[in-house]
Amino acid sequence: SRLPLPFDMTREEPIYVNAKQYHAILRRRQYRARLEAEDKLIKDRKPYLHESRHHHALRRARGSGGRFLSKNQQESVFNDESNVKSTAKVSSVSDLPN
Amino acid sequence: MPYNTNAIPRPEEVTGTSALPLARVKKIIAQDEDVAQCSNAAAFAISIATEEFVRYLTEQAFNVAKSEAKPRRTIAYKDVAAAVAKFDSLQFLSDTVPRTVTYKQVKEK
Amino acid sequence: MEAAAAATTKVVGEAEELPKTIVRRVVKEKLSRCSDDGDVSLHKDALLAFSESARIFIHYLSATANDICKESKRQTINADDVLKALEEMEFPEFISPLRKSLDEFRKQNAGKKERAK
DNA sequence: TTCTAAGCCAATCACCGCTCTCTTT
DNA sequence: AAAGAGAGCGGTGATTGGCTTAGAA
Repeated sequence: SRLPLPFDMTREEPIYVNAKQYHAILRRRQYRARLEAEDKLIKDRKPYLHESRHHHALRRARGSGGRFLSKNQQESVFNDESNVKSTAKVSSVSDLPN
Repeated sequence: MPYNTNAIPRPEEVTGTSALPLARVKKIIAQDEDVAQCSNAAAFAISIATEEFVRYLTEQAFNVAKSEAKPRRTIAYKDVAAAVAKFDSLQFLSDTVPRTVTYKQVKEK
Repeated sequence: MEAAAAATTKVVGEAEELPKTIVRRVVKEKLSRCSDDGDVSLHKDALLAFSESARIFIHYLSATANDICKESKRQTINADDVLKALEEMEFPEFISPLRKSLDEFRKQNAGKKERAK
């Protein structure tokens, strides 16, 4: 009943977007949402979006609780652990290709 | 503090946190392959809006049960279905909460 | 007979639903505010309907917000996209309270970031 | 009660928003 | 001339997983 919705730009005439067109778009979106609900649009989801960020996360230093560690915290742990074990935990050079 | 204003029926508090688990909501959003990314604020907004929506749907279902010939104090499936059928803005749920449910559908859950 | 089959992990994805306890809490809280005396009870099937409806609403809202986002040629859904989506979906009454929650959300987040300096 | 999964942490890097150049009208 | 497309760039917050335990079942 309102709203300009620039969608079908193939029209060169004055774009009076009417309620019909407006609701058609809404119906389209509802249809898509419904399909997702029925798990028909949901393909196999990747566990992560970007390979580089996944790799970054695996390489990052973590505390004993599994949380990410900041740079300064890493150094503290290094100093603390240095006489207990030489290359025990929080190393950044340890694994992974690519 | 003379009176207990902290009675169990909590009024409307604006806590800046969601009752729904944010991680789960984000997972559901991410189910849509067309969604590339979603800001934390947007995910939170969707979470709060959903919370609000459940309250709205609850109120409409309650009104159905109340305005019955013999008002019921138990909200049933048919009350939700009736509420969905009543409002245009709830049409997107017409397949999810249909008024008529087959015996088979009820049985297999 | 274990390593070779690792090529394709076809876990079909279990229909991701919301915790029933949480949905029940939100519904019953609202019901006790609607009713002037005693508590209103909730049938099991009704709870299921509320839970599923909430899940569909998340899909509907995020799909609409995503369309609005894509129309602006962006990749990341932001809070404004969600607010505009609610307007288009004809739930304008959610917008104002949502703005308040968002303000509080951002306030708390700003506080967290400074504390982590 | 058992035991699942939400939230926590912060470094990288894809994205946003802006300016500037170059093309089209 | 204005309007639009698009490349370039600095600044930035979304992405990300292991462990704990809140709290769902």
